[in-house]
Amino acid sequence: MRSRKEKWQVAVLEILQASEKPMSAYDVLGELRNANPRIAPPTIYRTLSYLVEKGRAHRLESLNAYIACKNHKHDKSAVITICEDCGAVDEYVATDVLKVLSNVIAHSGFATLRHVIELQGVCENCGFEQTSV
Amino acid sequence: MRSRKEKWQVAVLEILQASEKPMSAYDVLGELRNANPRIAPPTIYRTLSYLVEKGRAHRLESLNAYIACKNHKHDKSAVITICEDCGAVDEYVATDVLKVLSNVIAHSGFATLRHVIELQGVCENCGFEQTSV
DNA sequence: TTAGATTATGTTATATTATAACATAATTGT
DNA sequence: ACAATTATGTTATAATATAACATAATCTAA
Repeated sequence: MRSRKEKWQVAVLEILQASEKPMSAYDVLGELRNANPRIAPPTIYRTLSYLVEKGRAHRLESLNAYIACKNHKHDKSAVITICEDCGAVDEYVATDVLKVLSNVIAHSGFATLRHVIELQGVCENCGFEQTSV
Repeated sequence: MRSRKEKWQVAVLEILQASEKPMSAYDVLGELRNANPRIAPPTIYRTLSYLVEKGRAHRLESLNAYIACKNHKHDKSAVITICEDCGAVDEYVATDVLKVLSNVIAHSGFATLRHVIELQGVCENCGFEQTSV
């Protein structure tokens, strides 16, 4: 049992990859309905869950939105930056820093399995614009 | 213009403080309705926003829920740990680590203003239970 | 001290995000 | 081919959040 499931995954991933900005589940649903008008929310939520679990997409918890993973290693634990000005989102891998963070916490007996790290601020482009005014 | 606004803030904060577990906005609403049956969602969302902005409460983005800030300094940028087993939530201040993280990102031109850092895993208690089985 | 500006609150309605529950269909393994 | 399993479709609804605007409290300055 793979072809049907994968069909949706490919379609959703292509939609996310084509988007400059994070998309809500219902944004993706809207796109999919162009080709397939009868598709319903559970399908899209299931598909997004699979993609996130495989590291092919990220869920931005602070936006309730999704992006395609742009990192070749499809690391589930990316650091996400979100520009509050233009909405641009980028991914970073800061494994060392995160390992240190996780170790600091581990002193208190907590074992980290996953993490959500989303930095909100101003991206390079928008920062330049601000200083030039 | 303060007393009405602060009345809700105190009431909500007390409810959050009395709770062992994170509460959704509607959980808080339910509690408030015991004393004030006519209160509506916007009031509670506004109050929670104020509290979060003042650092007196944290919004857990990955749970869509809220907790009272337990840290005396009411630092807005706490590191939150969430036990997937029992739901217990704790706050940590890991300023140094976060500063390093922010600096790593800053090389790419991004200026961090706020961050969401939520670690999901297994807390000390639940970890002990697991190994003792 | 009161008229006008401002800010907070109340209220109604609705938008947005997400999942439960169960029927149907495809796939797999034997 | 049949039963077991897993995925998908479908309907309905739950859970989370905000828009829009009316009302009321507070503040400010004449």
